[in-house]
Amino acid sequence: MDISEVAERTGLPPSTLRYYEEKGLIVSVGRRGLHRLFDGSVLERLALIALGRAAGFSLDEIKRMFAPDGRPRIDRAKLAAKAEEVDRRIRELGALRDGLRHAAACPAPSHLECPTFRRLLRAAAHGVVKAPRKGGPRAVKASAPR
Amino acid sequence: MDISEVAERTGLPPSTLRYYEEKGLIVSVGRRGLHRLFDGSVLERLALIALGRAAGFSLDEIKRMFAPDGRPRIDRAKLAAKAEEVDRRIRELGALRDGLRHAAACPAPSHLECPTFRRLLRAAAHGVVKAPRKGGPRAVKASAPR
DNA sequence: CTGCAACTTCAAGTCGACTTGAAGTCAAGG
DNA sequence: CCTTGACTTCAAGTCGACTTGAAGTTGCAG
Repeated sequence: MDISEVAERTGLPPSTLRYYEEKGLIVSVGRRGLHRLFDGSVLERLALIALGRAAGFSLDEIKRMFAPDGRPRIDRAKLAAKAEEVDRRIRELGALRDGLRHAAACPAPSHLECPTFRRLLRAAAHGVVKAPRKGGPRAVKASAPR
Repeated sequence: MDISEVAERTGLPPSTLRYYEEKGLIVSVGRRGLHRLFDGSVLERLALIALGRAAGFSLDEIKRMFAPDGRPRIDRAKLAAKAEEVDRRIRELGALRDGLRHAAACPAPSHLECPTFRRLLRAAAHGVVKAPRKGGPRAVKASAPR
């Protein structure tokens, strides 16, 4: 498989694949001339990477989840911890969604006069606005699948 | 109130407050010498901004939610749309959490041999569960809305 | 009146995950 | 053989929300 086939089958642009290789997240099995060659296993690897990203791991963290030989060494405790983290996030977002819905439907003339909105406001003001960089789900620019 | 008092009462560093003023998100009521002076209303304004950030709006979007006179003009349709967006994300994260939990508890010798994990992997590969977007919703203290 | 912590401005730097552009190489179809 | 378009490398740019640093000013305790 050349890079464009991998790109096509994963929806990732070639630039991302080169970037991932440069970072050591994937490996090419060789070259045909200058052109990289990949084998099928890279697809599974990329699926694992996609999963890690979805779970909120950084590329560096994901990299550490692969043994030097390329086999995934996924720590069950780490998965459980991430599941808990995701669960906490779900509950936060649930509160946020409910607040937004109420505010959207609220009949008060101004949101500032709506008690529910004011409560939401207070929660936000005191809410933990932690840097997304730290422990939380990572931000990623959503690139359109091709 | 000088900038450090606002900083103290909101938990935001002075640099952020200056940045917000520069962006036109907040206004100072005057100066004492060079030093900015704020009045109490800035606290409510900053709470609104915090809420907007928590809901996943960008600073530019938030800015547009204030009328030139400073009063919030919150678009109910926009709130409802954001609520839907948050809700969708919640459902994605729910699937992710369940998958992670299963994988953490799965007795298969390797995750790659676990059917549930493989299913999760496929979902991630096809973008069913996506990595959180840049500027996505931030954490807010969860509390039961009423 | 003096010292200095705390403020000020402005430019530039940071962070992660990529993308883009320039310039060069090359495999394969005609 | 020649063209061409897909590949290559490497450096630099992008995005958002700030932070940091340098250099200068100032309110106020002592």
